[in-house]
Formats: sequence, structure tokens, C-alpha cells
Amino acid sequence: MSKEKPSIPKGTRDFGPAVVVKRNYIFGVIKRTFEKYGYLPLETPAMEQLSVLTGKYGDEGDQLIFKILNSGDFLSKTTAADIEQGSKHITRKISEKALRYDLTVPFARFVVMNRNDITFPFKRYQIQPVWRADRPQKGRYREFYQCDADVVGTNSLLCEAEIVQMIQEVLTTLGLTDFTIKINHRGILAGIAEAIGEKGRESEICVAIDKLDKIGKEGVRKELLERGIKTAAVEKLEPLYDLTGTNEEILDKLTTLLSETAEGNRGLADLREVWQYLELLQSQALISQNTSGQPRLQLDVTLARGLSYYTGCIFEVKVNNVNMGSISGGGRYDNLTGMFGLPGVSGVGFSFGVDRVYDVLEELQLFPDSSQAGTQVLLVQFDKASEQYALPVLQQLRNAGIASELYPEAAKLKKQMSYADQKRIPYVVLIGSEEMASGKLKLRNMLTGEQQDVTTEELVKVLAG
RNA sequence: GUGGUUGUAGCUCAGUUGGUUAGAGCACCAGAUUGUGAUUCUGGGGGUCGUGGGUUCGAGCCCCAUCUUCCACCCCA
Repeated sequence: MSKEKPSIPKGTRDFGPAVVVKRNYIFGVIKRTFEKYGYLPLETPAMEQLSVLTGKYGDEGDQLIFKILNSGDFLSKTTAADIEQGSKHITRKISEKALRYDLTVPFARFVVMNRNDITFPFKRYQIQPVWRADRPQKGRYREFYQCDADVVGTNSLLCEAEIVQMIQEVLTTLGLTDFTIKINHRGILAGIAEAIGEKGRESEICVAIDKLDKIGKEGVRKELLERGIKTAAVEKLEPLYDLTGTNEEILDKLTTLLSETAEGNRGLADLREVWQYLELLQSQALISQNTSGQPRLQLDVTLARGLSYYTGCIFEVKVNNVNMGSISGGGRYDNLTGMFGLPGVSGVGFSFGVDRVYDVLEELQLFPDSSQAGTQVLLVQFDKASEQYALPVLQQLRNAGIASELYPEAAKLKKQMSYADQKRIPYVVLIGSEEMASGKLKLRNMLTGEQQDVTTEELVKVLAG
């Protein structure tokens, strides 16, 4: 017997019953919505070959991948010379598997491996945990769930429009009323870079601009200059930070700014097409306004997003008036499967961060009571005779679809009652000698304290109704 | 990966310049009440003060290491 206090790894969590029930409510809303739009579930292994994952997330990302030590004598294939060559080299010798870092790369791997069996366009959703060796902080864990929906094998911008629709539907169903779906396009970012005379440097510009709401104009200016962007270019860029007006007005302004750039035109054309689809779909995202008066869907040229594989539209969702990073994001990637030797397959997808959605719903107290329902009724027993009387009643309740349980021993009444109280079971049925004699069971409403005498049939009827 | 922060009962936290036997509220258990939970009253159990070293006559308090928590960077869901 160890005297050690047990603990769990940094950045991981246990989920108690009450939490799991509420998380399942979120998962359920997301699943039903995905399926309504024709996406089907996929699951992939928790671990992938390390070689599948490395190089897909940039140098920083590679460092955040949890590697799995080879089983057995993991040093058997290494020599002293290997150790001298440093940790990067030795990693390949002692680890060939790793925990998945996201769901998109495993999905791309799956598509490539099963390309002959898949009917394209292939729409799949995937709800599984991912792991990152990041340093935890608020809303950032080392193990967390992603809920991805992706479609590969079509360039149609209908997919982008439907992503907006799904985000709108999921978050509205969950009771959120004040959130912003930000949309932008890599082509616009590239066009802007070209228009200000820094063609090809949009990724550096993006990283800086992405921090606008955090470090302000001056901070971005400083960062851009540090990254070697010319002063003249930085000044040309700054008017874009506060493009005002409706989405249509912003589109018009961008059209005059970017008309000379091929990439910019591509981005603008794509976005206009997405808007057309949304109009024909009578999208609530176009109609709804947030309490702040801001439109639900917002074209935001300062939205950049880190992942380098996006090539077309990009999305991000922010819940307003809560201290939380984005709860959803995604975009189009033209060549993800190209990494695995299958070029020319375009895909677009997005993901919900369930842990963050949970924290937001908790903070805004948006979990409905119905999402927390457990046992409906507890049968209380006094002795062997009452237990035997209760069992058929219990089964009748369950046959009627009523979540019910019989306290498994003839404990003191106080103990059984407080069990019901703590599990927030709304009804208790007492079955004692009087009840058995009369056939009338005592039904107690734990919220109001009211009691009534009912037959078994009446009991089922009351609770089912 | 960088800088800071936190850790005392199951939980939330007190604990004086380092000084006798480390406290409170809530929770838990038992009783008041042998057929009634949540409310009331009484009593009780529970701590190697995150862990390991060090300084000191003496450490919950000071020093070092390590783990953990939270925060800001980097980055990201």
C-alpha cells in the first residue's frame, strides 16, 4: 500500500456526474446539429504515428505534441552518439507514437488512407479529446475535447455558408444571445499585403494584426516594425484597423483598395458568394443582431488565425461580455491531404471548443434544468417485506420510461431521504406496512413537501405526465 | 519555452517580528426525532501545514529544489 496522495497530471481534469451530464447536453446539441446538416460521425485512435503529426503544426506545434515512449527497452536502438546529437534526434529513436494534437490532421490521414472507399464530398464530424503539452491557464487545458465538422472534396462555398448556419444554430440552441461570428479570407489578407507593398509577407503581418484587440494600434505598429515591415507599409495598413459600416460597406471599400490584386479579388469574390448563399438560406446570422446592436456575422479584416494551412475563408466565434477566448474557429484548406500524398482535395471545416463553451454557459447560467435531469423518483424501503413489495413497482416505473431507483438497503429513513435530497431527486415514494396494507403508496414531492396517497398505476401516471 | 503567483481539515479560508497542544465556517458522522430530506439544537471524527532538503534552541511562517494552481507572454480550443 502506497502512502502517496493520488493526483492527476497537470492540465487534466476529472468530470463528476453533474458535470458529465451537462457536458453531454452540449455534445448532444452539437451532434444533432451536425447530423441535421448531413455530417456523419468518425472516430480515430487517441494515438497516431509520430511521423503523421510532426511538421503539420509548425515548430511551436511540434513541441506541444505529447510523445509516447516506445514500449519495452526504449533505449535498445540508441547509442551514445545519438544522445550527443540532441533531443530532437533522440526523440525519433525512442518514440514513434504520439497523442493526437487536433482532429483535422488525423481526419486528413483517414481520408488519404481510405480514398478509394470514400464518396466525395465527404462530410464527417468528430468529437474526441486532443492533447497538447501546453502550459495550462484559464480555458486552456492539456486534455480537452474538440468537436470538428469538415467536408472535403468540394470547392463549393455553400459549405462555408453552412458552417455559419451550424454555428448560429448550435449557439442559439444553447441559449447564447450575444456572440459574434467573425469571418475573413486569406486572399484578402494576401491582397492587403500586396496592396501595401509587402507581398508575400502576410503571415507576419497577420500574426501582428491578430493581436490588435489585445495590444492596440501602437503595439501592432511596434511589432510590425520589429518584424521588418516598412514604415510606409505600416502606415498604409492602419486605416484598415477601423473599417466601419455594414459588412456590405466594408466589402465595397475593400473592393476599391484591393482591385489590383489577384488574391484580394479572389477573397472578395468568395465572400460575396458566401453572403449570397446565406441570403438564399434566409440565414438568421444575417438577420439577428446582438444586444450590443452589432451584427451577428461580421467581416473582420483583422481576423488572422494561427494555423498555416488555411487558404480561403477563415472563421472565429467570440462570445461577447465574457472573459473567454474564441469558442469556435475554422476555415478552408486547399491542400491538407497533400501532406500525405493526395493533392488537390479541398476541404473546409470548423471546431467547437466544448470546454470553453461549458465555462461560458456556466458563467452565464444558461444550463436548463432539463439538461441536469437524473433520477426522477426514489423508492424508500423499510424492511425485507417492503423491498419485495417495491421491486415490481420499480420495474413498472422503469417500463414506463421513468428514471427510478430503489434505495438498496433498509437504511434509516433520514438517510434515504437525504440521499434523495442530495441527488436532487424530485420525488420519493414511501412503502411501509400501512402502504402495503392499503395498496396506496405515499408519494412525496421533495420540492414542495406535499404528500399524496396513490396506487401504483396512479404513481406511474403522475410521474409520466 | 519565458516571467510571476498559489498550496494549511472533504471544500472555502484565518493563522501576529519564527515561540506551548494549528483554528473558523461549510460539509461529513451520531444524537435530539425508532415513518420524513432541505431548516433548528447538541456532540463527534478528521491535519506529517503540497513534497523533499536546509537554516535555527525552536519553522505553517525564513532559504533551496520539486510538484501543483492561477495569471501574463509565445502560441492556441
